[in-house]
Amino acid sequence: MMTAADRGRGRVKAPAVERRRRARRGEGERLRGEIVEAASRLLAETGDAHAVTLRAVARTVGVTATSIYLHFPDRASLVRAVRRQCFAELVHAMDAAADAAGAEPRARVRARAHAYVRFGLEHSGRYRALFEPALQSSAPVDIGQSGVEGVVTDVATALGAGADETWLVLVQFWTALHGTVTLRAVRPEFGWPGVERQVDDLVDRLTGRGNAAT
Amino acid sequence: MMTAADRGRGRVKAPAVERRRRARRGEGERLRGEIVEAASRLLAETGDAHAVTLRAVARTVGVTATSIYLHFPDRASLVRAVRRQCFAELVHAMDAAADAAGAEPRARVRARAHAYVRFGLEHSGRYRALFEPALQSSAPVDIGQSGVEGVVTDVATALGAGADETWLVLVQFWTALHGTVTLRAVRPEFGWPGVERQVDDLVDRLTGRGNAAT
DNA sequence: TGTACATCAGTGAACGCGCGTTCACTGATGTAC
DNA sequence: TGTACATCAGTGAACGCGCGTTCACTGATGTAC
Repeated sequence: MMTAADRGRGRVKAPAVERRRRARRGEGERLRGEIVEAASRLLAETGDAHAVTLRAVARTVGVTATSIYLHFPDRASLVRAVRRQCFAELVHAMDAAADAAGAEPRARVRARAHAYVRFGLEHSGRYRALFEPALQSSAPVDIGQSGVEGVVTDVATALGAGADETWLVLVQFWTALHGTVTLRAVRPEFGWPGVERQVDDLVDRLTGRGNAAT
Repeated sequence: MMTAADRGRGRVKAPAVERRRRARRGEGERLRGEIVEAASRLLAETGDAHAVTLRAVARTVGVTATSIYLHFPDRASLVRAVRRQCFAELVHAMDAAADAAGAEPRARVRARAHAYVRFGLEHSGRYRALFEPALQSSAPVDIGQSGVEGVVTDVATALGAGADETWLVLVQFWTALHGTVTLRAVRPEFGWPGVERQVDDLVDRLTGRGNAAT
């Protein structure tokens, strides 16, 4: 049953879930994982960070809202945990793709780019959680530090350029890929070219068509 | 006074505003404009689409929440009106910049790109409203049709290429500029290069450094 | 020139909702003796 | 082998909040006569 508020704010009633079975003694930590996973799923399904409310998460897990306080001091901490996990998944997807692509640096960069966009489009709710301004309050997940190292190396090698230009190209990559993911998610009806083609074209234009460090 | 809910959802109490003077007879339409403007300002100040509630808008205008129903059938309609206005402003900013840049097509494209990013960064709340997924429900504002014509012409002329490549490059532009605006807004602490430099570099790489249709 | 009245431009109280958070509690499960 | 008991893993009711929306109303202002 939709209420007026539901219609107005786009809330969705979480599906009723049978009550979760209490964890065995000593396995209390299991609930923590289930909470994070449920929050992540809510994010994926609704695509809306505001949908991750303690009560919605609790409903999804099949537990009382108060139980969440057994593992997180407040809502912000839960959200932070979810974002940390999403970020780790994204970085992992990129690194795995690069490794699967072999040693040739442009191929690695290309693989990373495709992996980034694929992750973003396939898990658009989770991706959004990473860059949703409404979730940025208190301790942003630092994509700046840990996740970027591998990419920097690959781009630097592929370009064979100085640190300055490498950084510029890397920023161009990131912004373009981020734009690709977010715009396509929000304007699916626009006449987009194929993603693969767009990303390949981007890699060509940004790394220079033939100047790979061969 | 912050309540628990305030802390949790990031709500901000709108500043108390003295009661608005009732419009003269026949000037009832003026309230409509004030409502849209207040909503737009709320968006700009909070950067959060969820902050545009009927009650917050009413508080900002200095009027009762019910008064909004004199001009909009529901919240969704108000939000749509705001987005329409934001979009018009963005398109206007780009067109004006292009015209100020003269007739040379690459210069026009460059001017458009800078204008897009400048608008997005200066009015980040308003810009977000255009592409906020939470606001996409029911009748998206069509950036696809009206706003794109001028850009298409300029890019086509600058490239001197076929429709297919023109479209591809245009998409690359849009996604990259959108990414620039949104990522910088959300990660201001990242080590970004200067915006001007990044946009110029982008234009160079996407239009080809020297193959302007001279 | 005066006045009744329709209309315009709103107000104010109330509804039921979901929310984050607090508080006192409960019942199963291991463990010490 | 049996049992008291501490602890773990939660529950359930309540709080005050802001929200969208509905409803009946009010008071100033023009206009017809």
